[in-house]
Amino acid sequence: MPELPEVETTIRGLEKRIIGLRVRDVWTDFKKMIKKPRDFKEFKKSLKGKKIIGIERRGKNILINLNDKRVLLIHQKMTGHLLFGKWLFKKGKWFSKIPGPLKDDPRNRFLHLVFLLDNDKHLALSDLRKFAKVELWDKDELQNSEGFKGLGPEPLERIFTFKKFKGVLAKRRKGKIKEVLMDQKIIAGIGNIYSDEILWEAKVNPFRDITTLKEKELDKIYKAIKKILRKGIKMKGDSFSDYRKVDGTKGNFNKLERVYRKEGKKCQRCKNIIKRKKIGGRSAHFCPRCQR
DNA sequence: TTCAATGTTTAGAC
DNA sequence: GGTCTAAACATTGA
Repeated sequence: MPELPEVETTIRGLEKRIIGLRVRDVWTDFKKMIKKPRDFKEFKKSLKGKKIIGIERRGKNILINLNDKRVLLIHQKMTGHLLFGKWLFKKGKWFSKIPGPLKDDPRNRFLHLVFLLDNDKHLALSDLRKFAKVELWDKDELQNSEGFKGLGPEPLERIFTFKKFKGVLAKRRKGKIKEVLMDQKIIAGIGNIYSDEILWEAKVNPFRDITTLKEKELDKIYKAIKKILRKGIKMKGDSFSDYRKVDGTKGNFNKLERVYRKEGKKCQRCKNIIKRKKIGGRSAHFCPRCQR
């Protein structure tokens, strides 16, 4: 699931490959994915001939800057991921002829949006469940949009200090710490996998209400946020499910996971059995002994 | 065969 | 207005 480290890995991969290129054409078999403008023809017309001048990340959003002050926003949601390569179009479907992950990994075969670039290569969105969303904004309009202004701070930026962390937590009077960490309005970019790993690292139980957390525990959580997210980026994301890097290969964070998907296994710290419990419709994985 | 589970965001209900 | 649930969708595995 593309969370902050996965999205960061994607933009870093794309930076090297698509900056300076122009969009020659756009294809989709799922117009519903394009939310702004609603009309696909208009979307395509606005993009044709535009040059890609930069790529950024804000929370879990990918922002592709164009030379006309517009920005293409892509949110990969659960199973979406951007790929860069070359495909052939036959009988309504895209095929890769080159042996490798783009051809062989089934997770890379759900192409629903393809940009043809002017070096004859493609930027493609593969998305099994078709939840991803794509929007084309004027840059200024996006910066001032409700959705964007409401996003919490970037946890890896220098301005995200311990003081700032406590400040944003105060925006929610109560709530389970795991839910609060995943709230994009509080902090941008943390999802199910990394919230589980952060709380294991900090030795805090995911069900704890934020009002009960001591200063020392908050400090541990704060430090774990930075540490775990940085480690996620270093490992180039988690690919146990659908996420892939832009060349279609897998990230390696899976190998460092301590609790996520580890139900029934032994805690690497205290040897107790890892539990899984629902928090608001999603599973929290944790060690009931050393996470208090 | 059927059906729950998967996990991010948001629309809609209360 | 906060807070909760279910839906968007397709596949996998019990």
